[in-house]
Amino acid sequence: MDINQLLTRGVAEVIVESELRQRLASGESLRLKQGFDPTKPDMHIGHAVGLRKLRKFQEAGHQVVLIVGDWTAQIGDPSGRDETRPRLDAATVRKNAETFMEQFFRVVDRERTEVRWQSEWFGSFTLENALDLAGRFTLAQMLAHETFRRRYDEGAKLTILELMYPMLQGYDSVAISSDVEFGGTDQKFNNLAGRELMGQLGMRPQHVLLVPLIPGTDGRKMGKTFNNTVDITLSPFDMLGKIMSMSDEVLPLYFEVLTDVPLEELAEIRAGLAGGTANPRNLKMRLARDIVGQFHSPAAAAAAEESFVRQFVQRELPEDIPVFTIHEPTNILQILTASGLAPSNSEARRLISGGGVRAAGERVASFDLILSPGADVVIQVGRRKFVRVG
RNA sequence: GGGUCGGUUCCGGAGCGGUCAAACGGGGCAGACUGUAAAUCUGUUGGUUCACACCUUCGCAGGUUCGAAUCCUGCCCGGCCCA
Repeated sequence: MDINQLLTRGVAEVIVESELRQRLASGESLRLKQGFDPTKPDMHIGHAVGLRKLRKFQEAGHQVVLIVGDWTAQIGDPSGRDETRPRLDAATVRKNAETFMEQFFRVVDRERTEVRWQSEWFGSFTLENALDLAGRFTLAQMLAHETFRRRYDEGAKLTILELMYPMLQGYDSVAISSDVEFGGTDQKFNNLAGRELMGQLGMRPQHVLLVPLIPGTDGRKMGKTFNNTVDITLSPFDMLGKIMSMSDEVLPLYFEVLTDVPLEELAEIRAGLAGGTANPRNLKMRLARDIVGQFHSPAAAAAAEESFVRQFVQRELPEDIPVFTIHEPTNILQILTASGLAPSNSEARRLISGGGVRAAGERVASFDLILSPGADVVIQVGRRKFVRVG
């Protein structure tokens, strides 16, 4: 792959670009640092943007060094956070790390990855080491971090521990002799701390490659609170559906950073959408197929599309409806809660009152509906939750 | 250590002795419209209940009161000012 595309497509910023460009051109094999904190192990396609970039670099002959932040996880990355995170215990950290890596290697080549745990170096860190590290950064430097600055100015809680976070992450770069650190744009400060530290210790400062944080499927900031992520562990069908339900406005960007569609074609897509000559729905399906194909397989993507069309376009019942067996005549409310279609009887009532429940295709109007064993009736909640009662 | 302000339901944020399961906004869920898009509109958003009602919830623990998210005491946590 050409260096230009490596450094520009789906890339927000490179520090220092001219230097990194030169090193890449030299044919040297670089050590690419990617760290993660085993706090929230669930990855979504926003993370995939960076992982895909790592993959491309691997294909160009470079080595990924994945750092498991088992120490920084206990602090919690303050970047973009308004409050201190709770600290985690070791067992949770380990479990999260495993979950994370399983997902990480769905995109990144395991063969060209070296996995390192922070405890390798921080496990034997002494107070003397810690003090030395702390002495290399000033408060003013820390307050240059927007997150710290804002919290400080607003009078929110901000512990010294949190100030340690960028220092520890920076030290990781020293420990593994990083050449390029990868991260989202929100990681800039932390990554620069690595540069700073390496420079102070007489090492060649690492370069930094920042990938953009993409908006969620609804165009707002991607995050769990908005329920607008597409988790990479989703089944082909759910993943396809999630992508199909996204806002048109994010389509071009998603194509750019999550697919290998050639740049010329990308330009056509943009033009088509802007000019109204392209059907967004069809493009979205193409995008969905592409992405599902990456995380699962093209065959799985095709099958998912088929199911999708059947269920949502032709409005037929899905093929695989879970069966809920009852042994005696049972009230609809009990069925809804016991089968998991509703979290409580109260919620089940609300759903029925709001017209959100169907039995055998008919809207359920009463709380008193009783179904008998062997009735073989499909109960539907909303558009996508089904259960076959028998 | 002293002074002072504050800790409310998923989030933000009202409430300041009963009419509070708690305004309003956001988010979620469901419905209409659709391309499972956006925008818009409607309903709903602790639990048990047909319902009256009851139970749990407003940092924690006690107390005052017929009655407390609201008052008092102690404690925990945070901000600010002083040291």
